[in-house]
Amino acid sequence: MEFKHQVTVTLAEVAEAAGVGESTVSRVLRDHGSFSGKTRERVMAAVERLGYVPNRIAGTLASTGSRLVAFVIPSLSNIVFPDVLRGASAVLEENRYQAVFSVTDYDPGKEEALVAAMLAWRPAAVMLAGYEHTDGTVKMLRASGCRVVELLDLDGDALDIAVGFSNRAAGRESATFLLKRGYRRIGYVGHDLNRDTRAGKRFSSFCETLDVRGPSLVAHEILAGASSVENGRLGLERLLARTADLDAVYFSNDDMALGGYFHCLAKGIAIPSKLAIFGYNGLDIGRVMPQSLSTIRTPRVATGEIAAELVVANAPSQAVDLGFELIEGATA
Amino acid sequence: MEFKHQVTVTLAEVAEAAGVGESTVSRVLRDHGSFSGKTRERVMAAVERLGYVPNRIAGTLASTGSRLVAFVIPSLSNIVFPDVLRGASAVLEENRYQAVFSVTDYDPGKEEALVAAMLAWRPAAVMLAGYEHTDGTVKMLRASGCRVVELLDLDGDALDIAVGFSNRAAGRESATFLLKRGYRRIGYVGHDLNRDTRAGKRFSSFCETLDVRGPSLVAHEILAGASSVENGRLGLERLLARTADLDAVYFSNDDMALGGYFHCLAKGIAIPSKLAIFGYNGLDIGRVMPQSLSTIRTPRVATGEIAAELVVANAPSQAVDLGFELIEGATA
DNA sequence: GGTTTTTTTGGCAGCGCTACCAATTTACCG
DNA sequence: CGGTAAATTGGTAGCGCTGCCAAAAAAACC
Repeated sequence: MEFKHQVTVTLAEVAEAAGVGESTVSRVLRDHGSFSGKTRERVMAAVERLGYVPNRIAGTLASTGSRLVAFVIPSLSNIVFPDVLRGASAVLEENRYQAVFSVTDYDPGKEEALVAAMLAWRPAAVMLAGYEHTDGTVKMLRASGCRVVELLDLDGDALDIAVGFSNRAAGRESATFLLKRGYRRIGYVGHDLNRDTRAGKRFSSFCETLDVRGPSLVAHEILAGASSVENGRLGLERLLARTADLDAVYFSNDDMALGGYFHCLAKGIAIPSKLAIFGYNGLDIGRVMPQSLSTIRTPRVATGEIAAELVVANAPSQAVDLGFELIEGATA
Repeated sequence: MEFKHQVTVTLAEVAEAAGVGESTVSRVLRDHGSFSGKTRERVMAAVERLGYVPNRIAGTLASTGSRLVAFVIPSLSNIVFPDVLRGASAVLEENRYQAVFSVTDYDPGKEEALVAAMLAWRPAAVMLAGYEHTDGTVKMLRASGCRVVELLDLDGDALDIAVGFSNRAAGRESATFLLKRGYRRIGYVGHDLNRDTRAGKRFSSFCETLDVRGPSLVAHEILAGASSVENGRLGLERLLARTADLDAVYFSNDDMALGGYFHCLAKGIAIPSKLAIFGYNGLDIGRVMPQSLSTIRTPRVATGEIAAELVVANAPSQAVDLGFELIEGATA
């Protein structure tokens, strides 16, 4: 069955049906400019009767600037990004903006291609994760003239607006906390750091802090692929097989940490007396575990909200630090 | 700092710079129609030199039909929807389509408003969750002439294309499985069913199956709000406080089930000998828990992929049943 | 070399809407 | 009630691109 083609009602037809001019219909529908109550009623009646749906493609072309906001995000598997989208889309919907997105898979080359595709829609803003972009991406964004928001990272130079928090500070505070609690033989389990540069920043800053304050990192296990509960469990298993006498492990995020926690449960490793666990993200699940997870809670939804608000308000270039909160749970 | 306005390079400028006509540039860029290799090079050089980015708004208006696909989904917190988006966006990106989305919060009225807003972009297709829409939504979609895909449900009549699996069948098989394993005093813990109608269908079909096959549902606990690990733990606690002698609990999904599992761990309730737990969704985490979760694995990513493929191929109206898989884990 | 055929090209009319401006109607004032 | 200010309206030129058609150039043929 071939699908029948769209029968479009146009603004001109509404104008005709209402017995007014096109521009009058346009003004009424956008509630912009002046018109009498009587006219308004006639137009709305015609719109209703004909089932008219304005064509925003045409509208955007005729006016200047769209109400589209483009998100070019690394992943939808990592809960971080759905959370950011959630915060942003709530604000955008309230302000009658539309969110468009595509997923780079942490590949800067793909990011460049997708940014190009996005710019073809002449969005009001492009939202990206972090600061690591190809030269081509940066050049296009600069030339586009649209707003650019870099999310979830503050350790670098922003192109325009940045909203997030410092991953370096998060790594540092995690290390400081573990040292303060008396842990000395500390290991790390993480996922692919070349791709997730924010996790990389946390890790390097974590290590630097240990180096400066005393006992360097004893061992680390880095798994290819995305962060997941499964990789966390596997990673901890491998790490402990190599280095048995660790007293604490820092995970690249809560998913990984949860996997580590499960490994300990399964193997009867007492937490935190035998081994302490520390995560990153502050997922709700961490609060509900039999022992609450020690971690850093990041403002993911708020990052999306604030980013969207700045774009909607056409705010000046700025970097907004939303900070994070260290949760002293029961696992470290 | 006011932001400087966009300086747009247009196709006409590229044509001028390349010393060819506008339509020639258009043909080269779309790789459509015929042109010589020499011309192609000159055009591409001019594009490169001027940093031209085609304007898809204008392109779409001039041609017929856009390469936009609109997703109107209930939530981004429920992992189901990011998974569907993930599957779909991979396929769409390959085919140079763009995904636009908005979030209804499980509110049919909001869905109607968002569908209207989406249709204003004249998308190639609109993707929705399930079959429960307002009359207004249905009317608009019918009149729009664009493809409509209803996802993750097959228990109802599709407007055009449907991709997913039967939630009733899932509820039925879950009940059958628990009965076969010998459980007789079965309870249920779920989240808001009026909003999540697919969970509602699973629940009612689960209950019907129990009624027919023998021991009716002994007790249930339904929590307002979204499904979450936290609500799962709370729900099981409340359920057991009221009804102590249950031997199995069916949860509205894996998040809730995981919460229940944590409750048992914390309270020392032996699983599955003292209490069995059964979930829904088949999240990866279920495989990694100390005892693997008994659940039903749903093809969430595949649902998105297939839906996108059908739209890209402009396939005829149809309902595609992707089925699901019952996982016999260690918790039931 | 002269034709016919095929391939490449450019011109230009829209796509449906908004922004601007001028024309018209209505309100208001002394 | 004339006349000016204010509120409403309609006409129309694009926005940047694609699709159609005819013109021009290149290739093929006798």
